[in-house]
Amino acid sequence: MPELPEVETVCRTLRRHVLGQRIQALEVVQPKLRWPVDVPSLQEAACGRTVVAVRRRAKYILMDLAGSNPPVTVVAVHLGMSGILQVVPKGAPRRPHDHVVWTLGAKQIRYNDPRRFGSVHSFAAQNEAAHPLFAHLGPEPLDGSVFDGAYLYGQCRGKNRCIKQLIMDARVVVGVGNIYASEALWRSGISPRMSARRLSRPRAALLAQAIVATLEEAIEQGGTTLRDFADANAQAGHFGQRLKVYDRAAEPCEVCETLVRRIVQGARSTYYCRVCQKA
DNA sequence: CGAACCTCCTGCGGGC
DNA sequence: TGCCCGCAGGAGGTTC
Repeated sequence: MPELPEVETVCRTLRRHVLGQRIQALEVVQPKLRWPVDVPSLQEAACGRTVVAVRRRAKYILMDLAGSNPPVTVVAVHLGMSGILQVVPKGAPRRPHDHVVWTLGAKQIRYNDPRRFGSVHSFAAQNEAAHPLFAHLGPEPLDGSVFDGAYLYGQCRGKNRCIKQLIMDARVVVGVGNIYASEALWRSGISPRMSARRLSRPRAALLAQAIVATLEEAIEQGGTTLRDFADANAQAGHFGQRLKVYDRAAEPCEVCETLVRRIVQGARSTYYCRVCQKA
């Protein structure tokens, strides 16, 4: 499942392939995604325009497209659970679950998503901040000017909910998905079941650092082990990264050998070490 | 404010 | 071995 590091890697690969290229055509094979694709809007926002930037906000991949009226439009792609963006030669055989296809010269960008939990939106760049998808989003975890121990501690004040659910709340901080939430909590020695309001200032700082370090390491691994994530021969996966607790129920904790435990919080699996992680 | 549940969908794993 | 059932999961939404 694409989490922030995977999305960042896709972004970087996409940037390499399509920056400066002009979009000639758009084909929507399957408009029924997480939200129905607005085909006319997407058409107008993309066709005849030039890719001037590829960015990431939370887990959205954003392509800035220059043209006239409006001068810049944005295409926002969310990969959901099983989505992938591939850059392939125009003539490459179509695969099952290729839902949206952009043609740029001899290349195509193809949005492929078996489960269709992802989405494709478009809007004028000037409307981005106010767009319903983005208006409520918290800071980027890798934006050190906002997200740090003091910020996280502030967000925890008076919150009577488990710390794991708090760090997965996009209003608090974006891009911390189920996998990295478990990993960062293990790394900082904090129980996922702990109430946010009881987290001390120093431990909030530890957790913030752990979130940043876990994501940065994963991005680095994504860049080295799966550089071609968005290329024709892409393989989705966990980037070969060695996860410490996630999906390792009943396996020994690498620090203390206690068997990793799986619990369910907010209908999602949480993995942790009862000995290393304390409330 | 927060918990619980719903919705979208398909691949895959467990059970038989 | 093969088939079928049920679950997982990002994220916005609703209800209590």
